[in-house]
Amino acid sequence: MADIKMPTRLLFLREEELRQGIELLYFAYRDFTRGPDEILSEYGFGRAHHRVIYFVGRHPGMTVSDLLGILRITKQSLSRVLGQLVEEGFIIQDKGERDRRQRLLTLTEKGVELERQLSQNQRERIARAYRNAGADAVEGFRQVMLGIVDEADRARFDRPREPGA
Amino acid sequence: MADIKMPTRLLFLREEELRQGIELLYFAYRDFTRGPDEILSEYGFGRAHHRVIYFVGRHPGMTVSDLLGILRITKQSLSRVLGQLVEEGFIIQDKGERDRRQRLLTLTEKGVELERQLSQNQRERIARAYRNAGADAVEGFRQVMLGIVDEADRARFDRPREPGA
DNA sequence: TTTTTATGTCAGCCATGTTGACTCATTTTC
DNA sequence: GAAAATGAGTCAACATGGCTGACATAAAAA
Repeated sequence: MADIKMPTRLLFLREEELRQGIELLYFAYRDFTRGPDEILSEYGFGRAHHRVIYFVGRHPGMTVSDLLGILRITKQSLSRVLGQLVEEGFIIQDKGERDRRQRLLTLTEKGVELERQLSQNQRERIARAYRNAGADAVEGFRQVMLGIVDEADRARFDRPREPGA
Repeated sequence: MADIKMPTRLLFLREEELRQGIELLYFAYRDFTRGPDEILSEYGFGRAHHRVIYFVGRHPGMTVSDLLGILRITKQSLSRVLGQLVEEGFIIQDKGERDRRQRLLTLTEKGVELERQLSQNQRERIARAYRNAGADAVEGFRQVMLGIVDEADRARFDRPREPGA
């Protein structure tokens, strides 16, 4: 449908624009993860541990299924890293009250501290990019990124409300 | 510096905004890579092969060093996947004319076809997101993403010029 | 001529994904 | 109340793709 009477130079621009989009995602992600990776290696942890710590910090009391749904990995893969994090005292598991089969996950103080250390690096990087680009650009960024995310997960990004507002 | 007389609710909004930024990157990247991953597995390839095919397609005749610089992995890691791609006829290596130590990398026809198949999925995803968000949003997306990328690599995203313009 | 550079190679390690099979406790359904 | 479904965990084996270290070769640069 895009090739109905479109001059070659416009096709070229479009192709180039889309490829730059692909590469922005690749380079941004590559650079975005390097900071935390370095910190993690001091603890003998990897990126998988970071993801677990991040999302448990973000959703205290979440279940193992919730976490599996976000990470989209198998429970066997998760269990390895989660087990280590529990073992080493970064996360605690409590039986659910409503459903006692569930294991509700929460960061310990130690876990909270590591989480902050890890995400601080990323928050700073994002903050700098937002500040330099300006509010309108940030809104555009949000919209495009939301469009790239699978429809099923977009609801996670509903507008935040002020606490008590 | 951000904590000079800033009301709690604004701090909360800022924190929430930054965390959403972190998560947009995580979810977008996760979903962006799944399509190609499925195609690749039919060939017995992985994401690493995709990256090599992509960048060689993007920069025909690039050297091994160039590629290592982009991927930021060791030559031993690269050699595994690159070797397979050469072996199976997706990439050819030619000695450099100016410097005969170099191996200049180019996609074969077969390689070009696989590259298109792989990136088509991603181009479509980006195109849809761009279309739905609109031109201004795309510009904002570009600016923010560029701010996230390490300064050293931003020059890769200089504005494209029309061929022959 | 010596040194440096671009590339390749062998060997082994680690992190993190996968599948498949099975257990256990608890909740839900009939 | 018995049977089925669900949430979670475990063991074993395997694949991918990072890593380090040591060494080899050809060509360019000093």
